[in-house]
Amino acid sequence: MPDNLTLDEIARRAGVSRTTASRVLNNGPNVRPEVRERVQRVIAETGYSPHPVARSLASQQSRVIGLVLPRRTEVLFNDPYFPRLTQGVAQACNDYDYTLALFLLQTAADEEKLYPRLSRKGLLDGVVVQAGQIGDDLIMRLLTSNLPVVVAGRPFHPGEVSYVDVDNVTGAYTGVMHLVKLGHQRIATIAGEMETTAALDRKAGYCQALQDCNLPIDESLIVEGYFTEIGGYQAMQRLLPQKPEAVFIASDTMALGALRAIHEAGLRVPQDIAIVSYDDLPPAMIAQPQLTTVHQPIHEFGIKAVELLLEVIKNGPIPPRQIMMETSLVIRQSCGAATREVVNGLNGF
Amino acid sequence: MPDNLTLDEIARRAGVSRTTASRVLNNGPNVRPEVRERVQRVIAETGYSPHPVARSLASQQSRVIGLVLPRRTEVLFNDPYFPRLTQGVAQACNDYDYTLALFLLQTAADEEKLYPRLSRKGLLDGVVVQAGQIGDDLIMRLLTSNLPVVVAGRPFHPGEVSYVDVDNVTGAYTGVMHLVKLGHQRIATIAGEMETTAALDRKAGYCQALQDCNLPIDESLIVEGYFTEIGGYQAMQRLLPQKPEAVFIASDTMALGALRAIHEAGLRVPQDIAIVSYDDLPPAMIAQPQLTTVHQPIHEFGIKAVELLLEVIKNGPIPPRQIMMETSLVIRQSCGAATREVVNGLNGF
DNA sequence: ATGAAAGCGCTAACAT
DNA sequence: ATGTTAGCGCTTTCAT
Repeated sequence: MPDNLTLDEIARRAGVSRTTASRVLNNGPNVRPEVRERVQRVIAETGYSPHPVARSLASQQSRVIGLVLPRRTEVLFNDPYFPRLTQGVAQACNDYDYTLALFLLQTAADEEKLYPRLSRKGLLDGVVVQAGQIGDDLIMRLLTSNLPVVVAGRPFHPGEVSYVDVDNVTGAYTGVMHLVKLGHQRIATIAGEMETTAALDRKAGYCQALQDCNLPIDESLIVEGYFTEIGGYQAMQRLLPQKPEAVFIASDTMALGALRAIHEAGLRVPQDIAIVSYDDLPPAMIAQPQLTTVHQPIHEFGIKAVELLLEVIKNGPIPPRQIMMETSLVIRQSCGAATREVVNGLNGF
Repeated sequence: MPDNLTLDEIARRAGVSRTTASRVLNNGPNVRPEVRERVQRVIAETGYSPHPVARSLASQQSRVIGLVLPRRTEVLFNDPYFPRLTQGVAQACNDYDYTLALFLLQTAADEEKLYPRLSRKGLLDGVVVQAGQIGDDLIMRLLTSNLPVVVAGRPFHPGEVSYVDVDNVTGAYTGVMHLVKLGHQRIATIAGEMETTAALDRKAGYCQALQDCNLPIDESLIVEGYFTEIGGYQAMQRLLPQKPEAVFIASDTMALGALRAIHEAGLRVPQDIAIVSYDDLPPAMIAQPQLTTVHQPIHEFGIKAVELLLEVIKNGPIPPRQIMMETSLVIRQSCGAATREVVNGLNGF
């Protein structure tokens, strides 16, 4: 498929005008079947494929969308969450014939440098932005740039923006309720970074569950930490002196660290401390014992984000839409429940 | 920065021709300093930024490069290797003012669908392709498309292609020699998938080390497996009956699984079995005990791949260049060496 | 040093 | 149903 082939050349070889060739190329109407077929044959024979940039310039749309992962994720790229999200987004891009441009904003300098490229209409038809930390104004800036934007996760300033989120409150609520039902009273939580809405919402779900069960909310049982293995390890070390019976941990990766701290202290899971975590990513299966965890549909989440973005691109940003995705509890060993549910979907890793 | 601003408009406001405005924009020569400054002021005041697509069409280069991760990586996205590589590539793209397009070829169908977009000159100035499996002809196809290509990892059919690789043979050799020096004789290996050059090379390094030490190569001590936790787990289960004193494992993630199998068998690391693995990614620090492992400079590897690609874009594919990157042994607990080296660089995770 | 003019390869409004 | 004609917004000869 030689690159020097142009639509003009195709038209010439098929004995039609470039317009007609273009119509055939784009499955447009008003072409006699026999002519259409003739042009299609030439296209097939030559292996012609239209120049995407020329097409973009003329049609004013690039069929490229961006995925923006704010700099907080430099740390978090060690969390399988982001690869999984990226996979979902990439798959949706394939399915809808878009190309995915990836922007990792690892430093403030990166952000400044990349911002014009992000906001400038032309290269990108729209962007999916991972919800950032509380201080981040990236999303707000992007919104004023009149480029179609969808946020993955609940943004801090919801304003007039469309976003997809997982119902973190209910997810956490369900996880904690599970621990209550197993008879635990002194339930602690290792929350994530309070600069993220995900951590805030999961903490809220934890508190709500305790309240609904008439259990006291004990601030000394609530520990924050980074969403990393080390973060979970350190948080659990701080928590151990409080002698919790059970802990709800805001991510699988943190749970890995927490387990390490518990084992080092000579305690066992679930006999001495029961654990429920969040994500249901590969670490949940690798952990010893395997983790009872709140499953998030991260892959589908990425797909939905793209689908919502395509809608915004098509129909404009008004009215903003919010899509909420559901979680489900996956019961394994770390909670100590007798039930041992068979779990599918994590075989390949 | 309104998008409807064009270079014509900038030129008009600055009282010059579009050509001159373009010269200023691109830091071209032959502009009077005072004129240059005037145009620059208008650009700054208006927040003008050139339309990237129009620019691409006229200049015949998009300043977009692709990163292609073949479908094998669907499984491997659970290995921190790929996020790390992606990060390196993304950073280099930022540094050199390129935009990164990510192509995840998760199925054969994806590959077919995306291939035209990959090979067609126009959208992409070039691609970095992760070396695939032995059957993959993707790289060969891409090479015939006359799009600049660089392979990350040694490809199976080296042919006339430029690639960056880590010296896997020497890396593995060093790791195994370390075990020999610690006094071990009966050293096994958990190799990766023999469909990849990385696994082949590491196995070769293992064999070479044994030979150089006059140790026998015992086929029953060589076990293959997928580059995953489960793969390592299963491989170690098969290996345990052979009673190895030490094991060289081809990736940290596999080592995690191997540790699990060893612990389940009631054995201890390093007392009963010493381990050296490969990668030096976060799992090496999370593991209990922490892993002695062969460090690969994956991030730099991604950067080098981009730099090499930019060279190919600039100077053409001839002559093909091969860049080899060095590894280093990081000594921690799993090998049982008394030495306990302080390790930096993995703090953030 | 500056500008006029010719593309880059395509889409799309407007004839016919 | 088909073709003619303008663009899309920029870079780049080629004059001047």
